[in-house]
Amino acid sequence: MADKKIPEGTISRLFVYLREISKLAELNIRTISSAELGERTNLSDAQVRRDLGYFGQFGVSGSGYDTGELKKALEKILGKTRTWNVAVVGAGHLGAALLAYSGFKNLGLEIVAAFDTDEKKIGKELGGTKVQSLDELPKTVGKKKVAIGIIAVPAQKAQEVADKLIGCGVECLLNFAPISLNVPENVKVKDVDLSRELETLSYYLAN
Amino acid sequence: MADKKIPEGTISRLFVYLREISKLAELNIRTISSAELGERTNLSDAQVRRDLGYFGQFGVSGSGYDTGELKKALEKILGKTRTWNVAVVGAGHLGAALLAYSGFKNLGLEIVAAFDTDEKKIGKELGGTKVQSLDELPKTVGKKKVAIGIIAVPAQKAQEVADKLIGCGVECLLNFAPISLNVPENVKVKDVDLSRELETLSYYLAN
DNA sequence: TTATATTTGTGAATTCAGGAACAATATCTG
DNA sequence: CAGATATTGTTCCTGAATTCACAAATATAA
Repeated sequence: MADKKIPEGTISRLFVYLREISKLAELNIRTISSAELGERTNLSDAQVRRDLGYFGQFGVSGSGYDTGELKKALEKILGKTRTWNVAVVGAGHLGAALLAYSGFKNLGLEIVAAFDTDEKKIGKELGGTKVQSLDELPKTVGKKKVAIGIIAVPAQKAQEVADKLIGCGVECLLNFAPISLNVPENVKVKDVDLSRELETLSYYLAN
Repeated sequence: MADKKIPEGTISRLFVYLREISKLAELNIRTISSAELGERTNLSDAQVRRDLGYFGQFGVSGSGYDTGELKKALEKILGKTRTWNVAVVGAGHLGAALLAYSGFKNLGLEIVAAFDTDEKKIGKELGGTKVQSLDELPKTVGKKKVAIGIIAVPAQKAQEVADKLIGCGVECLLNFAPISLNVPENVKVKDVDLSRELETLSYYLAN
């Protein structure tokens, strides 16, 4: 309730709860206990209650959580009541895969722009979005009200791209480049380092 | 030394150290202190020493770490002394992007097989690997000695694919499906839930 | 209504990761 | 060689995240 600091993991898990709850609501299951929600998401009942507890009291002793109500509450908390515009920078294999991915709508996101520096890619349409020159980024990002930038460029270009996006007022970045970006305090970066995830597996094989 | 539990973050950082150390060794820089290695990797000196400390004593008081020796030691710890075979299951946009990615070799990984259920994809060659029917998975995984399975199929198929891979003796999985897989103790799963990463950003936008 | 069974929300205990600090050890300097 | 300097490995400490555990609240059964 009161603004205690909320763990990052909690936020992430709330989306998992929301997904599960949505399924249940569709099946017309009206209530669920923290224990069962935990079971279905591979988390402990205590974890479920603690996570929800950061945001208020949603349950009823003795019977659990009303799926409809909890769904609405989570959607509000998580910013799912509206759509956010996304720009993808870098139209290589990964960028192209993202542009082709049709699931963004369901996440409350819409890809409204794509950029690359490769002449061969500029002008092409990928997954319904026309790839523009990186030079056009400032104009387009402003015009299209981009809220989230996805960085899918090589490591050595990533910081430059980040600076550019931030310069245009973008405050949320998903970074696929394997470097740690330098950004001001108000900017939120999520790193996804696929190489490192893969490498890490070889450790477990070796041990 | 003794088998205390090693944080996941430590493993991940060891790869960062290894990369840096490799650069240094190439430049014929023979020794480095934890302080400088930390500086170069944006980590604290204490963190560097702590991380290495889980695996033994590699340094020399007064002078630091021998780059050649540390490189060898890390390669051994991290399973980088050999190549591991990888199978990609699911040849959709993401699977295709992975198959096209040329950086696996540098990670000590080699894609040796790809599977899908879509007739239109089976038989096609993507990034130099021929897509096979999922039915052929058991035979191929055994024959090609697959050590790592990458799951890039829709959520509702992911558990089934995981079971299949595990049934063939695969003990390391990289899971891109947005569900939590149920696996036996001996199997290591790394989850990369891109939807969740993106969704999480929308939380920060909303709050 | 009364007794029993559920289930929440949360304070207390526990576990865990990371950082500070320092004794022990090695190197360097003159 | 002796004193000054550098640097490790590790113990202790701090703060954060998770789990435990239980009083309070509600539901169910008789």
